[in-house]
Amino acid sequence: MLKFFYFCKPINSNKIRNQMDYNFHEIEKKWQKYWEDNKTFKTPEDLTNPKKCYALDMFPYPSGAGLHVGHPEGYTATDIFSRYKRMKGFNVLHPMGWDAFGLPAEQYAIQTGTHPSIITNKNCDTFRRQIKELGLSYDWDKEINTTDPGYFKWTQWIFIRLYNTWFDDKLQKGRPVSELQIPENVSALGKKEVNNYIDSKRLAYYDNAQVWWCPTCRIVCANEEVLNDGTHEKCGNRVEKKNLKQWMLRIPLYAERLLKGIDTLDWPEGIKDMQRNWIGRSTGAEVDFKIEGLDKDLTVFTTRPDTLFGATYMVIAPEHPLTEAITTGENRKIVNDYIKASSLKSELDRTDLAKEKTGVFTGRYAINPVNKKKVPIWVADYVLTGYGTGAIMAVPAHDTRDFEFAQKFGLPIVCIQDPDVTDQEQKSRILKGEECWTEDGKYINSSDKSTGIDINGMNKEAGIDFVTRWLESKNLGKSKVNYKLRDWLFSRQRYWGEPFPVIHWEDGEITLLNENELPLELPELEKYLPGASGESPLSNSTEWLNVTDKNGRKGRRETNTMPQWAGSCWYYLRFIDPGNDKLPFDSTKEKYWMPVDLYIGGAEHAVLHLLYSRFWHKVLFDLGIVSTDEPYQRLFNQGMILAFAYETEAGAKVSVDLVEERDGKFYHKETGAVLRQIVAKMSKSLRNVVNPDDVVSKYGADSLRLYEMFMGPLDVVKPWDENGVKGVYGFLGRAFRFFSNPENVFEGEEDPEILKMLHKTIKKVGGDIESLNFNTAISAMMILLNLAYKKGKVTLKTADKFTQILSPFAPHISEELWSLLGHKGTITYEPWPEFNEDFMKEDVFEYPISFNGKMRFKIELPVSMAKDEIIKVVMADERTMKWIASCTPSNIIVVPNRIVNIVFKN
RNA sequence: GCCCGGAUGGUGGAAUGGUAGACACGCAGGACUUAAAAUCCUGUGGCCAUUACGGCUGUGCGGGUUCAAGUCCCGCUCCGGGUACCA
Repeated sequence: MLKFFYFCKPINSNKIRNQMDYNFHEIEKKWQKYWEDNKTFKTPEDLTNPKKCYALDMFPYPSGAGLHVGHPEGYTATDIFSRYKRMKGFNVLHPMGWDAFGLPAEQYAIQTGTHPSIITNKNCDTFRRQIKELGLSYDWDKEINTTDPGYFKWTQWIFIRLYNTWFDDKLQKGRPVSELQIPENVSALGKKEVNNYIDSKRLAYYDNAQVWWCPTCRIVCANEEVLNDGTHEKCGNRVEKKNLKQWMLRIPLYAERLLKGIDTLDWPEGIKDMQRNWIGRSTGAEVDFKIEGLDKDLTVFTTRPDTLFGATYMVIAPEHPLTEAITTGENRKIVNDYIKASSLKSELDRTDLAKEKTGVFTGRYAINPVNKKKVPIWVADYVLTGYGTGAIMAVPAHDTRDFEFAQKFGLPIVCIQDPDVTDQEQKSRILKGEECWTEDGKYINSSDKSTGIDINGMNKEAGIDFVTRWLESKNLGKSKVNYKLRDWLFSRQRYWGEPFPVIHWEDGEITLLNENELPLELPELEKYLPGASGESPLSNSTEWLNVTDKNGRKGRRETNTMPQWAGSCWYYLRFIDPGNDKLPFDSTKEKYWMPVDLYIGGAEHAVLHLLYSRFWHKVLFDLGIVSTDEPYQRLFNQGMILAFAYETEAGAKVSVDLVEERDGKFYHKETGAVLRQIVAKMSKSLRNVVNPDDVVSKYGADSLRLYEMFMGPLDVVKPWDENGVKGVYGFLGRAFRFFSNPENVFEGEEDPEILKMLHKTIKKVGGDIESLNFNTAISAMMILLNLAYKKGKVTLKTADKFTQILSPFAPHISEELWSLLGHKGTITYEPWPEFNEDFMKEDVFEYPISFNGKMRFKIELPVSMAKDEIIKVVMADERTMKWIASCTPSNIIVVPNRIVNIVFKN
């Protein structure tokens, strides 16, 4: 600690100015106050400037732990971008807010009995203070908080719109339910059936659903919130299946739109792929199989209708609606036992199911439509109820899962494709049905006289097309597209979330509140603990809960609340006009600012938040509420920041501050034990958390910002290393000492070498900011500063420009230098310096001369020198003689201003 | 299993197919200092030489294309992320 004592010197020490140290404490405090007092970063009101930039961070959940060093990474990136755009003359919208509903605050409320809003607000205050100390150029007048009734009023308002919207499949567009045509056969059945029909079309619906239930959190989870080991992503505990009435959103109706929209976005390809995979579009056909002895068809979905001739059995999911009808008398017991066992199993451990396939025969047969052959129908839980039709035709020769199942139960495996494979042994195994083949090949055994179909000799693509059209023409099936994406479970049994503006009446009717009744606020409670059986704590609040309409009809409010995703689904829109109490936002402002030009956050939101948010946005777009089809034009994911952690040989974790390094080895300061260094996520248990507050007090916010950007490319995972902070801190100190010293800055003609480097640097830094390559931008500025040190002095103009290009990265020190260089006010709106290619031109180029591709020496030559002239000079050089000795060059490659390569044979 | 990333000095990382290792850390040496810290300067991939402005080698592994490959192609290994009976 003593080491840094000198930082505490007052800024007005009696040292003369050219010996002034870089006192970041004073400088940062001074300029943060200046910005706040002058509202420097206020969003421009003038919407006539055609250049606008909406730079957005994924707003944080304000946890009790405060900011960690991962937060400022993305925030600094968007901040540099925003500051740069301001200097380029853009109107910039750069806001920050709080995604403040969430379980931890509620958990705390349960333990302490205090209202969650109290701890939430306290946490927001901490986050705000910490963020302000980083010098981020947010317009704090735009701050929002999802738990503010003035905010969630509009979340409820959007929910009402989701409820009142249906999806017109023909137009591929959401429309108000008032425009929904009721089919005559439905309207004939009366009002109740009409309402049921409308409800079946709404984007939001209330229904009994088999849902994942986390007994620890006492909350249901969306499919996406359950990890593949069957645990809840929030708490890590095992979830169970439960049947509960819940609110659901019909996001799959927008699957095609969500999929197509991806192509128009400037997002990382990896994230786009993840969204595509999540939506999971697959094309194929639905095929109807007659069931022997039953007047019903068994419809299956398949992506390979071409393999119908290889279908040797059928499988239905245990929960399939026809299971009971299909099962014959003598098989009833064994099938029922199986269904029971598999339902129990799924509750215990789904993942174990993946290891060994199980199933039982129903006793009944279906008829294969292409050849009229009888195929047995089995029940097996490797077929899922929720996907396709919940039934499949099994083609073991050409599907690995079916192959496994058929092998286990001795079902026939008929190869119908001569595989495109060169290995003759493998080919023979496949043809004999001893190995599964899922790639392309020419059909065999694929014709039938009774039905007249014949695809023998065709390949996969032609076969799929042919069979699908044949099925359609015979009315036996149709082409079909399926999506993995499921309805979104949209309610949680919790207190600390947006209340649904919904009343359930005693007669079964559901009504939504009128807009003038919004916001529906949360009641004060004494107990925040939810019921063990799945009811929300809100059901304890009788006064709030029970309502009566003007006719005396009794009703209960919805006691579930919305999931945390709700608030973040549209917050970027509220930032545009956060104070509006008449509308969620003004549409003129929305048209101006949308879409978001740059959106930065963690890749952990690649699927959930970004998909949900895009879904809501598309609905709002269809309803004419927003002007763009997509919300986030350009997305970027910052990589996680890891940290070194230390453990003893036994594996015990040792706090970072108890470790000392000697000769590249690590020792425990107290025990002297040798320690292992590992790189891992920052976590309390590893005792390797780096607190940004500590970094700020030790090196300053500018150093923290600069280091986070200098560590490496923004999108990669990288380990925190305090020595790296020292490095950029040194750079800022050097810059400060150099430019604040009047002896180094003069008025007059600039040295040509500096001028050239300055203009190169301006170009490089500007380009790197646009492409978010901040690490190389910083190194370019370091090179320029090193050159300035070498030359000893620069012109005032150069000093100004250096300060300007540094300012988006390290704003405090830049403001201070700007005023020390004699300027008034803030540097924020100074125009970004122009670069002049003329100054960057080189007269000479140092040609690397290589022989057979190996660089041997260099010759400095004029850039304008012609190729044959260059060859002459190079061939005349005595070093060339040495390298080619007595050989004759067979070729001489000259790439102007790049390289000379002399090719010869030994 | 499938889909995406990645692998470069002691470390973080640079390199439109054209001088591999920019910049920074660390380390070594020097200057300043009574001394240390801070600061400034110099050197620094490895190996062999040290008489040289010297040679050899080098971007996970094995092939290939090219005058020229860290970069492009084919085949692997390892690491990270996502996803998983999705028919």
